[in-house]
Amino acid sequence: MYTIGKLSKNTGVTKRTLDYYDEIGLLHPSSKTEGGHRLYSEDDVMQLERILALKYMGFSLEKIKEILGSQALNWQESIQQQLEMVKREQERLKMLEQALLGVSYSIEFEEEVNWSIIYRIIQFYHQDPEEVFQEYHHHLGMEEIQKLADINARMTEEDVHEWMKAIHDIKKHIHIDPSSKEALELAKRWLDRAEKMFEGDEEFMEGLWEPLQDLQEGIAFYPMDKEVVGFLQRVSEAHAAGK
Amino acid sequence: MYTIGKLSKNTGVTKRTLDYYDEIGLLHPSSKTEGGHRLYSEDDVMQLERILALKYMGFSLEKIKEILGSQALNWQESIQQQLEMVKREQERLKMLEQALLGVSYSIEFEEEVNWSIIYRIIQFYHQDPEEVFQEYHHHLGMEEIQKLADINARMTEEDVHEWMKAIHDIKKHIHIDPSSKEALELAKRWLDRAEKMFEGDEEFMEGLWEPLQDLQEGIAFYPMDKEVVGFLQRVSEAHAAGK
DNA sequence: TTGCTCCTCACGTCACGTGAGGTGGC
DNA sequence: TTGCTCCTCACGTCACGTGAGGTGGC
Repeated sequence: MYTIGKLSKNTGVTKRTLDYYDEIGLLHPSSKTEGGHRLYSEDDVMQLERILALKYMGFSLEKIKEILGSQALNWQESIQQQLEMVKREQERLKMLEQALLGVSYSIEFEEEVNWSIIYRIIQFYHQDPEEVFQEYHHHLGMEEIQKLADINARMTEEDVHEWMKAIHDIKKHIHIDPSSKEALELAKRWLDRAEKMFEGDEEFMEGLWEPLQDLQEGIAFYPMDKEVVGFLQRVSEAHAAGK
Repeated sequence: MYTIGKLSKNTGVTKRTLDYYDEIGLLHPSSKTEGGHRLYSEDDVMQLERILALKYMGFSLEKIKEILGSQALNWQESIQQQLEMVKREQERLKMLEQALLGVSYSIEFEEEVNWSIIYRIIQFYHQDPEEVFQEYHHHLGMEEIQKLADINARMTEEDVHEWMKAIHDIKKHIHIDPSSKEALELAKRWLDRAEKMFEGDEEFMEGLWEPLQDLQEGIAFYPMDKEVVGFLQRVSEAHAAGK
């Protein structure tokens, strides 16, 4: 038999928490002293451990009461629901991380907070994760979209950084002569990035180039918009013609 | 100028929320009618958008007030902190997901909830993510531990499932004759799994075999414990001797 | 004048934290 | 008897949701 203080020390749960669990009927101590002090049995300790386990798994106290109350009833279902939730939350966090990285780099490059970027990133990511790539659906099949999503998910922090730097630099020099050496340099840096990202899968890259030109509003991290696409196009043409 | 109702409709934020933001001083409307009705200007709308952006990024209203109040002061720092949080939360969720999968499969194989598995999984994962692999530190270098962590992170749902099934089946037949055909079958299934997981990197696998034998309490998902290791050992010896 | 919108209380939510003031137990 | 532990209120937290009862604005 444990008093509330001993149980608290053993398990690391605060006394107020045990008090609260008693109050809401989640864990009543199996006996009390004459003076009204709570006494917890070994079984109570086990029950507490189960509660803590379920809590760690993200269930609410209400749900825990339900699960532990109904003997092994709908365990699988509860777990599957919980798994779904965890997965959705992971996707959300992944997007949030990239949004935050985007903001961080925009501050780094421009030395001030670029709100319009933030809005666009958030608008972009506020949709369902799956919808995000559906914009390409006119041009790409399911498999390609999946591939694109996979590549996107595998981008590291450095990758995003490099991308944004390349695009930012293009925007900064958007009006320079497309046939100049500097313009070629900028376009090459962009192309290097793209090739690294797609691991040299040229066919896939070319398949993406066309939908990119149709895009009205820019995509993903840093505003890869019509301006940038237009610049790359001009450089490519100037270079091809000048040869 | 927008009334609270119009602003609410335009932005999707409830009236009560705008009321609350006014109350806590996060967003005061820039003017009011004589009767006391709130009137929001275009600037107010922009401020609201900023607030929503930061909220989406996971900042508390208190923090948002601070960030928007102090002109561009510690933006980078706030974002970096938030990024750290997001990353830690992602790691936690990844572990939680694997714990839930473990529980799900344990129910599937044994048709009842195996609490001892749950405790062990949770204990195991309740440590710092980095600590989790430190147990191997007596036998492995930093690089190998990193590699192990990477492999672990890349395991799909099916992989975990197959692993657990293989180990579960061994446990079910733990006492059969190690020299029997059935025992060899079971051990082979385990080995197949391991080879797939390590992509045939035999050297690395052998390096792991030794620390595995020293383990007191079993690792990761499903209890890969001394019993199972012992079984595999006996089968391997019986097979080598019987040749 | 009639609806609709807006106002300000004010209580409820969730899982406790943090006391206060009083008593049990060795 | 003296400390320490335990008890039960009871308010606070965070970001609103959900009314209630009353008034402004076209």
